[in-house]
Amino acid sequence: MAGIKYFTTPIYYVNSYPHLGHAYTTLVVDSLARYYRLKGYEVFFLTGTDEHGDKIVKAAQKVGKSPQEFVDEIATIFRKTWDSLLVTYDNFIRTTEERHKKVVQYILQKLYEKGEFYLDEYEGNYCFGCERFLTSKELDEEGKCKDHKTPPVYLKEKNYFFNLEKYRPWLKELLEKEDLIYPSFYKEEVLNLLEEPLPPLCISRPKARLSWGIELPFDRDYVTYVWFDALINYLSGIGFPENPSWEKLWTNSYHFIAKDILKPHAIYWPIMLRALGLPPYKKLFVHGYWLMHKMKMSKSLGNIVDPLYLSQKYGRDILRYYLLREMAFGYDAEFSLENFILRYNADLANDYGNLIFRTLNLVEKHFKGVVQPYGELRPEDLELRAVVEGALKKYEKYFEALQFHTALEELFQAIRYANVYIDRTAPWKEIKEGRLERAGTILRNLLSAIKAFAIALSPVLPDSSETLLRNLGLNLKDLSFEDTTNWGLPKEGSIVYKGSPLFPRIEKEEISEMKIQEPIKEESKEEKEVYPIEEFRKWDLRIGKVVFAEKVQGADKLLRLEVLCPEKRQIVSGIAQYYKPEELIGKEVVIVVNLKPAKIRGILSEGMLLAAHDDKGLTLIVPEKEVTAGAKVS
RNA sequence: GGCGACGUAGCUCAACUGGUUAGAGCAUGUGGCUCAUAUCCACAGGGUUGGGGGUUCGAGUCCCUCCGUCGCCA
Repeated sequence: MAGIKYFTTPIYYVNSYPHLGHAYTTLVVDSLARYYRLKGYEVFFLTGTDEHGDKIVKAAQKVGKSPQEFVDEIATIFRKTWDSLLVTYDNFIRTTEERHKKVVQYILQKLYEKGEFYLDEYEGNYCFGCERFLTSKELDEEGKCKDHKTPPVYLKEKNYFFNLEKYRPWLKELLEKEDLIYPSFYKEEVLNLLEEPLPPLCISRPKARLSWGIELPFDRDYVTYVWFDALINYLSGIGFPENPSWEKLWTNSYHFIAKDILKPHAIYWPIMLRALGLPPYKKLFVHGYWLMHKMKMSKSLGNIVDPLYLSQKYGRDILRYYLLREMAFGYDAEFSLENFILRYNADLANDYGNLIFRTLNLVEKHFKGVVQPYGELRPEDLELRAVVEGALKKYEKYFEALQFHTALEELFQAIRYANVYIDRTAPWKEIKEGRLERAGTILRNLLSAIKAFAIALSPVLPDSSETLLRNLGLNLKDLSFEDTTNWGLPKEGSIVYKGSPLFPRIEKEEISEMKIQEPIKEESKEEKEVYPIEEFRKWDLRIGKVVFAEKVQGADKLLRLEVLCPEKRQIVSGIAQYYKPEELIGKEVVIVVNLKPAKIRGILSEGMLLAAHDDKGLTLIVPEKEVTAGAKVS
């Protein structure tokens, strides 16, 4: 056994569907997991979903589902997305599972007994979007939450707090002396935060306000804060504390996150572990964002940047390759569909795919697919091997340093060199001139180089590598990274198949179609949001009979109406330019009755008339036949 | 306002602790090959490394300053 690697993605919050950012983290981890398995490591790969909190309850309500129904549904979507992207997670943990809740409660109880928590009354501005109290600095000029643009609610309540400040000196020292966080500029960011005292972390929420969470074992009136719950998945997912194997995994733990959740992972989590008496994780790897300048994320474009859409349209490996090749781990990167296609065509279709196809084609056509024996090896043959082996060394070095884009580039240099080799040795020419042994040697050498590429790239291109190796008469399952440099494979006398092109080119017409689509869609960026019918049902619309109407003094647009629906209401409406008061009396109109009453020109308006307007003017919406005043409109 | 990152060819990025004429890939142009997915190979053009100043025998790399983009904190 070469060693143990325990890799985690964050558990994804199920208030939204999987997007490119989720896919990137997950695919990076999957590629690493596959890579280390190939190298003979014992790998444990954990992913999952974070399912508690107020936002989930709200999102579920919005679509008229119970929280449990809702989270079941989205968790399934996440799992299916990863399955279809060939993600080889070893365990999928959900925070609503019993096995997770038990561990959270165990940890809460333990920390409580150690006296880490204290009860305190707190009052302040609570933002439901953030699910926490905000400081005055976190509010904008209008007193709204800067993130959510909504006014906070003033709350006063008792809660349990965790004194983080106590651990600040320890954490600072730890981060300074150990390279826990990579890339290091994120470490600097955290150290910067640790210059200031840490406010206590509120770890509870009163059930009276929020019940969708894990109950505190020492106080049944509370549930725990989602972050406190969520971070623990990294332990509950490996069977802590009951399954003894948790410890060997934990001491080899590598967390992967996007930069937005740096703080909980770099501050709360190590402190929680310390308080528990556990060592910190081994490393925290932080990556940047995928930006979409040319196509902002919008619902209409959602399908294009939807990881599933991309993989289904172009192949399961393509997205993996693109994401790893294009982003320098740690930094932000630009995603564009055009670039995606260019990258695919240049690297996978033209260089790699074509190399494979032209080689296999020659073997199939002239040697009936039979792998030939090596004849005498010439300097150029050995040169190819040297180039491939050199590239593999660099590939390993960069891959293990998470520099995937450089690693892939290094390997592709060897792939390009193989194209140079086939051109220079021109096996088709040797065949024509009857030197079959020489041609056989060249092709065998090439087949072996291709096998090396297929194995080395299998963590990134699992699907096509498997197919390719099968066509070479091999099986990925029986191979390890060391076989990349076994020039005896594929074996003499075995049969290879060219099959159909592994990476068919995406034609130019298709690319220009996309280019046309992008700007058009961009212009319609004011995408109308869609809502479920429950949202509409919130509005109480009624038929109202106008019994009185008069102009509002001093306002040339306003009329004051009295309407029966069936009780009498006063409504101020801006329709004076289109209707005379006397025209309106006796008319039946549509009224929104549960609108918050407002004073207009000092007159109370208890509702609103519905009207249609275009550039010609305005017309009231009226029932086609006479109906009872107060009849519901739906 | 404080801390930090970034700014290198049209695009995406390299260049270890400062060391010879700043490199790749894509895109562009020209030529070649024909086994191949109109693919591949060769060659070429293209950069006062954001501006300015400084240290040094020598700076993309270090220092100062200004400009621009972004992040975290306030």
